Amino acid sequence: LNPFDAIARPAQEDGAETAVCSTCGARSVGLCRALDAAGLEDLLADTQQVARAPRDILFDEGAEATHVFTLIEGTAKLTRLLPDGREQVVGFRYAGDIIGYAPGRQHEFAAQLLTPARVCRIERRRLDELMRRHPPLERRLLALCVQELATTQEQLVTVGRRTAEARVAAFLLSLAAASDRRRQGDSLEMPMTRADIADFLGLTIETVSRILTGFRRRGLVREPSHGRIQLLRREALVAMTEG
Amino acid sequence: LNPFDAIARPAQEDGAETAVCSTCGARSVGLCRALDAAGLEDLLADTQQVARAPRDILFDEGAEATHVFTLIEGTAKLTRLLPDGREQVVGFRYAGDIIGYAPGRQHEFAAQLLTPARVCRIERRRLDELMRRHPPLERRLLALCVQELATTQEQLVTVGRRTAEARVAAFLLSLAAASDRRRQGDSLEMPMTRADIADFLGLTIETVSRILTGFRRRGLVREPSHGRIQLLRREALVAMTEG
DNA sequence: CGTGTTCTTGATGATCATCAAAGGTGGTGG
DNA sequence: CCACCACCTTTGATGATCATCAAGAACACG
Repeated sequence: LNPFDAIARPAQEDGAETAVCSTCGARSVGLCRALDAAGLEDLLADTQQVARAPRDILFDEGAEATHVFTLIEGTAKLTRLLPDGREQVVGFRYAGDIIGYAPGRQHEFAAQLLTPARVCRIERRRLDELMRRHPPLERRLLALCVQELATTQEQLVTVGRRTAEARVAAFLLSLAAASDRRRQGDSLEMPMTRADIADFLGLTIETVSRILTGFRRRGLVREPSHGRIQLLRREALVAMTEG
Repeated sequence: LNPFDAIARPAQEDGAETAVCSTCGARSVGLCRALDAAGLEDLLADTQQVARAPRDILFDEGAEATHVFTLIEGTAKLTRLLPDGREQVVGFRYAGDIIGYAPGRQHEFAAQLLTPARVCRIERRRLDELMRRHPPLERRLLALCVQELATTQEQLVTVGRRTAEARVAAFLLSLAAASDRRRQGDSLEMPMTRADIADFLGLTIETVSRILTGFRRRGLVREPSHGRIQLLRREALVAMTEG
């Protein structure tokens, strides 16, 4: 047993059977993925599934971190507020991602839905208890956290060292990577507004808009409908992120 | 027992005695902190302490992630390379920090020492085994990871939305916060070069230099010697990060 | 069908990068 | 011990990128 595999494929470890979570369904995601049948039962007892609307706020920055969420369906943005009122989007979350496992008592960022969504909610204290009973769960959370850290560092590179154009290109590619499962036909979901993208990339909405129309004119992308985008020449976008 | 406390003060949990690690000494840091006497013994058996020189590289970006390091003494920088050769510093690490627990088989960033240092090294596969035997260790690593994620997101805000001056101010304050223990007299260690700082903040060395001399002229800081800095008017720096 | 929000496009200007060169500092070896 | 050398830092002049200000167009919603 290679420990790296344990991190990469938590569902396989400790001889756990592949159980199906009644909430997530067959495409078992988020936390459930780490658990065997007994563990799942435990988890489900403490879990509530909730339907939420776009713009709903899961929690505010600074709020008590009482719950942890799994996003079953939909997209959310994580934001931090600046004293002057502007906001920085620190990340987007998609179906299967965990949201709100905070380091302290309070949430370090706010979480807001961008689309209609289904979320699974569990009390933080119960999750911590659960982790004691089911070590694979803890390992799963650690793996997710380490992965997220790498993604955030990547984002730091994008925001810190790249031109506006390269940033937008990198964003589109990350969108494509994250939604490789959720892609329908040849276009992919892009539920965030220009403002969201700008706040994510450290740009203004005008700059984002100009660059996207530039991409359109040059035939790099197409926006078949609101909230959808199609990458027509991925290599060109990749080349742009590389300088 | 409040689960939040378990995260915040891992040394206390599971009734573990406060044991002293023979390597770290009394100011038990990094991983050792999570363990009881038996666990420490286990850990020490797998651990080598090494002395390293400035500019030594702990590992390169993309290298096999075979070892995890605890920085006992000294400072290191974590960097990612861009295709064009420039680098982004994704973080600095100080005494007590863990370095190199990667999500996959390979390191996502490089780690290079800025000062003479002592590091504790453990094989990744042994650490993973150890975590199975000692759940508090895993909990400790998770706590550190979540904390680090929050710090990186904060850095994202700094780089994405602040002016050059505000970025440098924020950097100095973070330096002060991180080294509150290691402060000697009234000045604190700043072992990184202007280039390191610039690469961390998404600026150029010229801009960093200009801003620091500006701070000096205005009496906000003093640089009593190479590699040391003193913050004379912290409130002013705080105000700058907020304006 | 209006109304508010989001998106686009243009004109202008500030911030910060780039290019260039000189002063410091530490380290090395003669 | 001094001199030389590499590297880091500072300072100045110029210019590009992107923010800001402004206004109109497209769109979604009730």
